[in-house]
Amino acid sequence: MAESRNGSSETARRAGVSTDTLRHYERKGLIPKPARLANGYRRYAEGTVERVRLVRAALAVGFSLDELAEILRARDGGHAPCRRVRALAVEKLTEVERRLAELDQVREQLVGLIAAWDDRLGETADGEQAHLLELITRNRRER
Amino acid sequence: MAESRNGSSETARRAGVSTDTLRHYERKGLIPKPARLANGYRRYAEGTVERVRLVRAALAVGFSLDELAEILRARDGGHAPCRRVRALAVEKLTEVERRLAELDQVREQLVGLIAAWDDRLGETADGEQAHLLELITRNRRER
DNA sequence: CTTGACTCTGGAATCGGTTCCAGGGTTTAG
DNA sequence: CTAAACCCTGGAACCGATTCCAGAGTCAAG
Repeated sequence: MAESRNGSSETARRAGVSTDTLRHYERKGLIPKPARLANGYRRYAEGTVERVRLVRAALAVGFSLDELAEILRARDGGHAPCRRVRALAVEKLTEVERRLAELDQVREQLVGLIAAWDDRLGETADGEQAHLLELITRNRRER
Repeated sequence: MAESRNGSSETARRAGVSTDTLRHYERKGLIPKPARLANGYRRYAEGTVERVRLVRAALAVGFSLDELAEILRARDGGHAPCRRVRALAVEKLTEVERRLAELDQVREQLVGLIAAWDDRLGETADGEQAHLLELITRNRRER
């Protein structure tokens, strides 16, 4: 157990992912191929945990595994894909803002809808059909 | 062409979906099974276009096809699933608000990141590695 | 020697809504 | 007769990140 410092379980645990995910990132070329012990077990390089965290953080802001693979490969090859990274980030930002606006529309719609439904439910006898769903399309046309 | 009023193409066009989607909704039980002409072609009932629009609108606010199928089947069977619909809508709203907050975090992160990157890019010689991506994790820890 | 906890492999499954596919009819116009 | 434009079927592919799987090896503790 003392030797498992950089084994699969330990590395996964420290990076906050599953061993499957670790293997997946390896297959995709996102983390350097780990060295192998005599028995074939992986022994991850020191920086791997940090690298995985980097990937997770980048994923969280919208980068895809493929994009990251490209960037990280370039960098590990000595290149400086910084400007490309920046361009991608701007893309992500635009996309995030678009979805933010979209989602806010949805929120407003839901809030209005629920209020309208409550009005109508008050006036509807138990077991009767209030046809709440129809209000969705009506609400829709208005905006 | 005069007889195609309620055919697949025409209905799809009026509802703003593809004929494939129409068939898909039929398979899922979201729209009533259309009548068939002598040659086996579908002839959709009058309310189908409106029904499809209802489904699209509900999808847009976060309902799933399966949920809608359940609701619509219940309703077509004479039941009044309104309270269930309302409960689901509240669920959707909660979820939307959660993702809205999340996405806003992401937006702020990206904005700050891009600004930080621009600072750093100014100081970095061409072709050199500015290691922009690392800033993601750093930014992350701060919040 | 056995049990239990690790590890290995590569390919497949998952989520959901939509689209695509092949192989085959039908209808209308020219 | 033929081309073009419809329509039919059910099952598979797609997107992307993650997880799951079976079958097999490794290893330390009891």
